[in-house]
Order: sequence, then C-alpha cells, then structure tokens
Amino acid sequence: MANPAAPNETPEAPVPPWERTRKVKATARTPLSQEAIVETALHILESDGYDALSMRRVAADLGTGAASLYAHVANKDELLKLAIDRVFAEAEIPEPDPENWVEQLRDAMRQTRRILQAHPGLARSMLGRVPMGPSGIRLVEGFMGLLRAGNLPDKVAAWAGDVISLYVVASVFEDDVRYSVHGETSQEDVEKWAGEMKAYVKSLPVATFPNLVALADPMFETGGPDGRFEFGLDLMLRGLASHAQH
Amino acid sequence: MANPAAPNETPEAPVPPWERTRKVKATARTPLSQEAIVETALHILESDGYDALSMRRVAADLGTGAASLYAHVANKDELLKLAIDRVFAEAEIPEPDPENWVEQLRDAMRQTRRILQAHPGLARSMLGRVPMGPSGIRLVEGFMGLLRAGNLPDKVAAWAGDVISLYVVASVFEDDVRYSVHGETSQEDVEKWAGEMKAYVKSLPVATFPNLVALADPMFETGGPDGRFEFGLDLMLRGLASHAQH
DNA sequence: TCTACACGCGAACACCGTTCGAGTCAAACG
DNA sequence: CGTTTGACTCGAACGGTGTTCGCGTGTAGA
Repeated sequence: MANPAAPNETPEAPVPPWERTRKVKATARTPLSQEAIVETALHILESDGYDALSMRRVAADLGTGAASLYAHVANKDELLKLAIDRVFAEAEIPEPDPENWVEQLRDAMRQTRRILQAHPGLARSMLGRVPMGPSGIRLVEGFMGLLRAGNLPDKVAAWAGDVISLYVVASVFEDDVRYSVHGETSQEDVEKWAGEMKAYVKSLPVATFPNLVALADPMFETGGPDGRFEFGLDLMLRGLASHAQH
Repeated sequence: MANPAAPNETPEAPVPPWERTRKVKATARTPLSQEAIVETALHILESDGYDALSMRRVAADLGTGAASLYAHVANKDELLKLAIDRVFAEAEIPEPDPENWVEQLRDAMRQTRRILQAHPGLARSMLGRVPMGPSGIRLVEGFMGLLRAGNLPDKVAAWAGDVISLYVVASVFEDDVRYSVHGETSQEDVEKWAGEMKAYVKSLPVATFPNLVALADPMFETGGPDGRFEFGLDLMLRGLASHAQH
C-alpha cells in the first residue's frame, strides 16, 4: 500500500514545482486534506444549515479533532472562502450574444442564485467579501462579458455587475435567515405564515395605515419561491437596459 | 443622549455610607429598564460595532450582570429587534406628492440608509426579518404611500417596497462587513484598498480575463462613499418607473 | 413592623474559534 | 539498516458567547 507510483531510482531530475508543494502532503495516507475539509463543510451546510457549521463539527464528521483542521486551513473564514469558490466552479456563463444579453444576464443571475441556494448559509459569508478565488473571478469575468455585450457605458457595466450580484446574494441570504428563524419551513409553511401576516396587516387601523391595508393582499402574495426574486431582478435589469446607448 | 445609567468605568465616587443606608435612593434610580438596555445596546453598536455587542457587554455598561437583562428582554434577538425599531422612530416620510414620487422615494431610501449607517451592525440583524415594530410598520406604511402615489400596479407597489428595502439593508450590511474585516477604514483606506485591487485585476492575463482587465478602471472607481449605493438605487427606481401605468 | 414576592445577579452549562505543545509516524539521511 | 527529523495529529485549555437556574435581598403592601 506504500505508493507504488513513486519513481525510486531517478536521482534529481523530475521535481516539478507543482509536485514540490504536494510532496510533503503525499507522504501521509491523507485522512485529512484541504479538499476533504471543504467538502465536509459544504455537506454540513447543505444538510444542517449555517448555524450547524463549526470547526468542531467539521472535524467530528472527519473523525478527528478541531485542532487538526488548522494545519490545512488558516481559520473558519478561509474555510468559508474556499467553500464559496468551490461551489462557483459549477457556474457556466455562456458566450455573450449582443442580441440577447439581458436574458443571458438574467439566466446567469438565476444560476448564481441556484448555486448559492444549494448550500444555504454560504450567502451569509459572501456579503462584504469580493469573491476573488479562481472560480469567483471567472464568474465575475463572465458577468462582465455579458454586460459589455449590452453596449453600456463602462462605468455602468462595471458597477452593475457588483450591484446586481449584491442583490442576488442578499436575496438568498434573506430567504436562508427566514428559513432558519422560522423553523424547517416548506413552501406550505411559507404560505401559512404569509396568511397570518396578511390577517394582521388587514387588522390594522385603516386611518393610520391606509396604504398597508390597501396593499395587504398583493404584499403577502408569495408568488412562489422565486416570484419576489424575479421581480427584483427584473427591476434592476429594466433599469440597466435604460442605460444602453441608443 | 441623556443616558441615566453610569458606564462601568465608575466615573462617580463610591456610594458614601450615609447614602448607602438610605435605601430609598436605590429604588428611585431605576437602574434597569428595557429602554435603558436598548439605549445601551445602540450606544455600543455606534461606538464599537456589531461584534462588540454582547449581553455581557451591555450588562457591564449598565453596571450589572448579564442575567439581569433577561428580566426585561427575552433574548438577544428581541433586543436587536427593539433596537431596530428604536432607530426607525427617527424616520420621517413626507406626504406623497404624485408629481414627485420617485424623488421622494429616493430620499426615503437615502434616509433609511443613513439611519442604519448611524448604528453599523443593525443591518446585519435586519436581513430576513420583517420590521414589525411600531416604528418599522410606520416606515413601511410611508414607503407604500409613496409607491401608491406613483400610479403603479398594486402588486408592483407592494413588492417594490420589499425589494428596494432589501437592497438598502444589504448595501449597509456589505459596507459594515467590509469595514469590520478590513480594520477601521476611513475613506482614504478604501481608496488605497481599491487601488491594490485594481492593480491585481490589471495584472491578470488578458487572454482569459479580457473584460475584467478592460473594466478594471471603472470597476474600482469608488465614486465616494455613496456612489455605488446611489447607482444601484437608481437602477431599481428606473426599473420601477418603467412600470408606471401610461 | 412584618411578610411576601419580584427581581438582581453569581455561578454554571453548553457551545464557539483558536492556540499550545506533547506525541506519532513515515520519509530522508548517514 | 538505524537514526534523525519534521510535518501532521489532536487532547486540553483559554477566553469568549447566549442563556438558565436558583439563592438571597430589598421594597411594597398589609
């Protein structure tokens, strides 16, 4: 079982730089590696949510102690950064089509949302941090490509990517927190909660809250799990389109 | 800010013996109340940020133990809710003017942003929670009034309030996190950080990141502390205006 | 003056992220 | 084929967190 692939006779020649860094890690039977740690963290996020993710929990799932993780990961923050970049590797941004850039951008944002939703809680650690890992930067490059296909002023294109991404992340964040706070809610629970809220708002004194009472029905129409997100996204894309140079 | 409670630094001399025997004095001072607790929490947020806010710290600043707070406040979450509602009491939404509703809405959102910024960290606990306290609901009523003045479809008005608020809160949240992570940054530090990022992006291989390299300059143009926020807000308001009925 | 009860609050519980340092074990060297 | 070496492991501990328990005290009402 002692790695048979190792060249045992060659004196010094084959020592490529990328092998050099891995050389030490290859020695151990690798019960622990950065990749395994990130994978475990993602699995915990997926199954038990953000609050369940602790260094101790990750270590326990790997059958070790928390201290062992720190040999492969600087701290929890870095672990989260790695996890974020890990999931963004799945993103696929199409070649920009100038005829269709708005819909392409819409789909790209939907895709980003779905990726984040698959691991609720990741959005929580994304806000305020620029995703600068290899996958993150590739994704941003993709966004910028789509935006540049829209014949927008440079500043509009550059800032729009930032601002729309913020909306997407915040949207997932909000949903995740709502789920966490309100228990393991299915779409059915959401409808029920919305019903209660609507009843409360309708019970408000009309004299002091005329507009809330008037809009109670549409306000608590859930519009399905994506309705509100799509509406906000559309709002920004409409605004963006109005910047397109004739 | 007339805070009746003394900070834990004990600026006052120790209680003299003749005062100590007068037990009447002790009752008159009402050392603990929900209002005082919320006030203290806001003061901590304002001066030391979100991470400094703990139940023990609030209690210490009030010269007592953490357990005592739970007689007036259910838990930290409720304390934060109360604090949010407390600051929103300052908000003043004007009478809707159908000629000018977009600018009124813009100002209302700017005002909301300024209020949240005054207590960085509050935004962090707002996401995912509907502000249903007396002040919060008054604010939402104000938003809805402005939106209804815009002659928008009911559903658009109702959802837009939600979605634009989300953007405002997320925007403050993001700034706050960036400040926290990156140290006590002044606007000058922000410019410096942006400069470093720009240099990095410009150093990327043009072949694989053509759009990032092309947009590096506008992307890291900070546009002052409000530039990006105003841009995103404008994006949503433009989109909203496009929904106005003929 | 005496009693009853609400409330202050020290101590404790179960967590958290992170650090320290002794122990281990495979690889490299002589 | 020892011996040394040093990266990796991980129990224990540190200083924090939110929250609960229950004793004791001080104040209000009788």
